[in-house]
Amino acid sequence: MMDLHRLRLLREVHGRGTVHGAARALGYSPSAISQQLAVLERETGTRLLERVGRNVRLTAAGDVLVRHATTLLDGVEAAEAELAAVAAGRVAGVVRIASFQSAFIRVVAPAIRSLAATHPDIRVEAAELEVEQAAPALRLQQLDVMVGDEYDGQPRAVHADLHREHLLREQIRVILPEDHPLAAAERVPIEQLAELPWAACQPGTGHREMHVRVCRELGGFEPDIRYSSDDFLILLELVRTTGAGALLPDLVIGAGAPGVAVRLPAEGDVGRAVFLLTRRTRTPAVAAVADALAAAATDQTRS
Amino acid sequence: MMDLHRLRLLREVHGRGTVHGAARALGYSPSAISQQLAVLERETGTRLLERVGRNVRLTAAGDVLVRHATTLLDGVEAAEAELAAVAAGRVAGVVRIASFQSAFIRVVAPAIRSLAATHPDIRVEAAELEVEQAAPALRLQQLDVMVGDEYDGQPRAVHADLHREHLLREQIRVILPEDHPLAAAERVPIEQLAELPWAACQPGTGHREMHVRVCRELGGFEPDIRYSSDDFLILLELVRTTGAGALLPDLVIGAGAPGVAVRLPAEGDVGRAVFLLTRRTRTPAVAAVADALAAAATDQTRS
DNA sequence: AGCATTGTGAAGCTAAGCTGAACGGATGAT
DNA sequence: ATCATCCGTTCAGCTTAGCTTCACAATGCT
Repeated sequence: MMDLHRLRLLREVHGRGTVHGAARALGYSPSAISQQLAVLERETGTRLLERVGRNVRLTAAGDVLVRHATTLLDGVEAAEAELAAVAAGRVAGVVRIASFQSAFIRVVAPAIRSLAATHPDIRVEAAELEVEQAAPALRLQQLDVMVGDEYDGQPRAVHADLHREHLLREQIRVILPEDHPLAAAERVPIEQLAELPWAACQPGTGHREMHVRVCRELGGFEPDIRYSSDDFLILLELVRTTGAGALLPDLVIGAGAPGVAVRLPAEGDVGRAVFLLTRRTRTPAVAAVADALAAAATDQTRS
Repeated sequence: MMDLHRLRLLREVHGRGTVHGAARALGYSPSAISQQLAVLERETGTRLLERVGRNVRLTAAGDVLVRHATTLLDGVEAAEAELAAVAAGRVAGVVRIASFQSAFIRVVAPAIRSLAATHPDIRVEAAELEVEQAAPALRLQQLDVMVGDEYDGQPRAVHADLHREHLLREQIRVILPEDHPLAAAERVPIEQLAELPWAACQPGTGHREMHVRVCRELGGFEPDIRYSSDDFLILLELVRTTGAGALLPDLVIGAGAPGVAVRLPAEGDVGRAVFLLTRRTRTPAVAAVADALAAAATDQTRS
């Protein structure tokens, strides 16, 4: 197995351009460097350096090795940093979160904010990603936490090897233009919205299926879905400007949506569950992030 | 700096559960393991093991270190593998590509296929990603190659530190329902399509801007964009089923699109350039991937 | 209680890895 | 052209990291 120390020497020689420079920088004699690199070449069975004039230059193979060396040495540094933090009684590490849009804004972002205060040594990386793509990424360690959604009556695939935790449940609301006749009502009977054009997500998404199902079951009509986008904020904007209606979960609305009427359906109880997925063995950092997400979720349901 | 060898011992002790087991597995005496781990604890100033009964167990800090150790040791293995391949005269390494949808299907996928034959030691990872997000990812080494698009008259941001290479230029075509009166014509005058409903990408995208501009400049009308999706294949489907029109680049059509008419606009010359971005210093593997992409692109323009 | 087994420490030995001096090759000034 | 100089490499010699062997305390099984 290659020795990191030798790789460090190689990288230094690459960086300084000369063996003498590397020796001076690292506090060794040039001879030591030269000998160690000779050993490295013997071990790998590859020429890593070639003399050019009275200096040395890396070969293609040496270049490859230096590139790996830097990532490895960076990794060691990260390990030392995290270890030091953990030893000092703090929780540290890198945690990668994936989430769908509305939870990203209402749950993940607040959680990141609070984590910055409570766990400054946790580095959170977050990205928007679909639930279906998340399970393999979790298993491959490319991802640590997934925040997913599940509409009532449309259960997601079960992953026995992953840990699932309920975050919150939210109601689906009817979003109407402010000037719609039913906008004044406390609760809106779905069956009276048969003539309304709708904005919903693309076909094949959970939201689209939910939308169609609600209109059929509670309204007894086939919805005229005229505008489609997977971006909930665009859907909201479409209601405001085009006069279409939409069925959106609480999280999308957040504190309130100006220019539209947000109402509960008169009958039925349609909702969406938001949950998180992690691997079964959680590092302390992942556990802390999961806790922060749970706290942010309950905060969200209170307000 | 921590020594990888000691980390390997720690990982082995973690895996086997006992010092004796690790010693047997690695061909050392138990005493050697014990001493090395004692050194590791002294170096890091942290207790990594604690005795439980007559065995040892990792502390929380030890756990952290083992997790890093495995990634580091895997990294060393990857380095050795790539070095061996390079030393044998082959080009190797991991190359991450990002691309927008149509180039993904028509250019990236064929390139991956040909690379599998010509450079079996290059591991290609590919993802769909927007051009705007790609430049920072390239700089952070999270990405190696970006395939982007640029509509005529809408130049992308210039990145002086990144290398840009032209791949191909394609024409924008008018896509009409088969039963449209103008579907029979060789070339379609845009100004006669003022009454047609359109399908185009979401507002704010390059395609949407191109669409509006073409309708204004060549047609003299404001398009009635009734359907919007950023997925070109959905746009194509919308033309087939809803009777709307669309303006789509060649790559989307590919070999041909059944059920719709593909025509050139009668006047004007509207196109889209497809290019790739890499960092200025290319590894041999990245260069090989870039070449394969260029070859796939010219293949695509021929057919 | 007796015994096997585990982890740890002390003594001693081998070899890895350092220094310093000597050497061959390339460069640039005279 | 010649010589001083600088570079990388090699060799001899020394220090010490790291291994083994042996001894010992602690634990759990019978």
